[in-house]
Amino acid sequence: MPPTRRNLPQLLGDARRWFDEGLLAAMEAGGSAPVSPTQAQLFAVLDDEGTTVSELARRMAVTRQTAHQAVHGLVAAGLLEQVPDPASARQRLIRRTPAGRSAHRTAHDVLARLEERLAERIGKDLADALRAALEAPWGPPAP
Amino acid sequence: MPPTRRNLPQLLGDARRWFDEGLLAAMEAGGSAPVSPTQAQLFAVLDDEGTTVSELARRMAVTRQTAHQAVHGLVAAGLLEQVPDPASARQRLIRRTPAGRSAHRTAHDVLARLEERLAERIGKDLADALRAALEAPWGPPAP
DNA sequence: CTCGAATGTCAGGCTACCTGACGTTCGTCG
DNA sequence: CGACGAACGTCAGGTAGCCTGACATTCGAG
Repeated sequence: MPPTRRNLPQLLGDARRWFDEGLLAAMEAGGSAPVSPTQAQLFAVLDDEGTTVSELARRMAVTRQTAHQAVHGLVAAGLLEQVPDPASARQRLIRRTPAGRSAHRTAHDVLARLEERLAERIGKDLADALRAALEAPWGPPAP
Repeated sequence: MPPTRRNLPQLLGDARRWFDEGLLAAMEAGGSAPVSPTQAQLFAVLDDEGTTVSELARRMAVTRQTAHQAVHGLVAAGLLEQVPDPASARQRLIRRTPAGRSAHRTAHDVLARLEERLAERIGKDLADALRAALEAPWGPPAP
């Protein structure tokens, strides 16, 4: 009798943590600067020409403050830089430094490898289904 | 051209948050004490006869401290109580109060409804696949 | 030229984890 | 029986990720 099916939110959290740890460990093992999934995501939504914090926030679907914070960490790590936007004094463009580009690629690769390992473990079909399910729009939780 | 596929950890986090918010909102709307998914999970692994903090930690696969913390919140909310274990003075049993039982049921139902709504939205097959994928053992992230 | 809107930022808060460090209580073993 | 290690509960403090609130600066449109 399986009386206590683990609840979905918990399972999701566990899965997230699995990726988190894997990414951090692999980056660290590879000598790269530690980058969190959130930061990797930030990299991923970054334009090559540079993007403002507000725009990043929109693309990541978080608040400006949250994006700002993520950017801050990467800037401190020397992976991003903020340059004044020539077009407007009230905004600054966020850009990758050379080290940032390298870290970005590494993080991206590691994430891809983790996803692969997942596919090996649970089967490609299931892994694909997982992604598909997660990519579906969630909508408001309480209609 | 979809240049920037969102990374899995991010998607997992979003999904988790969707449930989080749904649960909290529904509980609050229903007048119940606010219960987080973690706390709901705690309820779920709780024996009717009472369980020690350490045992809860094992079942939830977190540290004693984390479990302690979750218990603490629920105790403060009046949903759990700690009673001295007659069998041993160094441990205390954690038990649901009447209010705790009620909150537990409510939380459980809400979670089930959310999962249903998810199934409606993305299709039952996908929802089942999601659960299956998440329930598979994850193993160490960095082998 | 004034005002509302957008931008970036600081401050503070919350949840869910974690490690470290105690003091207490037992079980066991010499 | 008495000492010792192991388990338990707890306090303290730390991290990541997200949030709201508040503010000063800068634009753009009226």
